[in-house]
Amino acid sequence: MFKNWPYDRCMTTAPNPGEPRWLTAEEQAVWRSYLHATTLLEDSLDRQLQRDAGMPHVYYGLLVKLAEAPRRRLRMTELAKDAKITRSRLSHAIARLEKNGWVRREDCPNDRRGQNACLTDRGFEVLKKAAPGHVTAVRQAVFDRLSPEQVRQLGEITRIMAESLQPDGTDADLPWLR
Amino acid sequence: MFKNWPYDRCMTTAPNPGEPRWLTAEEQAVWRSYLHATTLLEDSLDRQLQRDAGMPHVYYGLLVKLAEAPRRRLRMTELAKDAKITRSRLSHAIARLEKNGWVRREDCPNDRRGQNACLTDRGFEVLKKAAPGHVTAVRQAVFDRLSPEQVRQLGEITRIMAESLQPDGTDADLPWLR
DNA sequence: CCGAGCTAGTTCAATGTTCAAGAATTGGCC
DNA sequence: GGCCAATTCTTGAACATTGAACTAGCTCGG
Repeated sequence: MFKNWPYDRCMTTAPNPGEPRWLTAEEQAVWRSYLHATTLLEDSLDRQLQRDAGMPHVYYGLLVKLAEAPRRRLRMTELAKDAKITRSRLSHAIARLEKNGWVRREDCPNDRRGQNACLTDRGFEVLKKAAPGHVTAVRQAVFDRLSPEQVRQLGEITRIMAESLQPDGTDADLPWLR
Repeated sequence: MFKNWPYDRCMTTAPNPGEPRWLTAEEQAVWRSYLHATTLLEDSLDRQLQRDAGMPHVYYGLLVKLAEAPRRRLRMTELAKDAKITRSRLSHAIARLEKNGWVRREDCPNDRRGQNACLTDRGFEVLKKAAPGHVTAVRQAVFDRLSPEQVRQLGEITRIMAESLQPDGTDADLPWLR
């Protein structure tokens, strides 16, 4: 019989050949809680940044990466890898940010295929203006609610999860390189 | 001085008036790890489900909610609340799922404004076929890698995060009701 | 029973994302 | 050098999401 389909079923029987191991009741509850939290948080940050900075969270993340890079510029592929997005998505995103005047493309000196995305002064200003609100939002939703021990746990758990999805640091044939 | 702009800066000085409390080095590392993990996981599940079931993760989630509901149907607003998405997004999603023949709309008997989304038999079959692969993917990325203690911790942490973003169970003027 | 305000759901236009295809360049290998 | 495969980035079309405006129906106080 199904209990709480489709995550757990047939809990009392040994897994048939071809049947996956369904989630236990606790795993299921945790998974839903995880989905719940990540969805709400991402939506909330997107809305906050759209309102205060005129861009979605991912785009903000791109500006952050650029701001931290030496000379505030990065090769497209490098940036895509850092941000864990496809190069296609990055192309579109940079096009938009360029139209806003927050990023500038320039040719890569040594590789004529390459492009550098450079954060402009205006882009930096926008980022500087948006950062306090963003950090506050992150704090309020996460770090101010968790104990130091829980913060440590969250770091360890997400480290493990990320590792399983992107084995060590290898860039080898990962989807975002397509 | 900036250390690792823009998440932490001025760590050694007391917060100026108007300055937010920046993230500590550890909080920052945890936050990046969190973003990293959640991005990779969501992308991975989206790709897995797109490949195996022809729909993104969110749409799959909608089918799951419907499958679990009494008589496999839910009011649109109810479904939107459950799935934590806006009604607009849901309208589009159901339109697409309806075109696929996986969901059917029907008028609500007692409220003529209302619509029920009903999972069709075909939709149920698609779900049944996709579920094993999905559960396996979730297991491989999360539950098979974490200790029972970590699973418990993750549940508690995400519960707290979700709570802060959607205070108790109230449906009061939340963004997805717009 | 009537009107103001609320609720349910949809639609439109603008924006963002994906996937597959394509153009330009590079690098290894003979 | 010259060829083939791989790398870099872009493009365009299809699809998904957002936010605001809109229609229709409900509700409740007077």
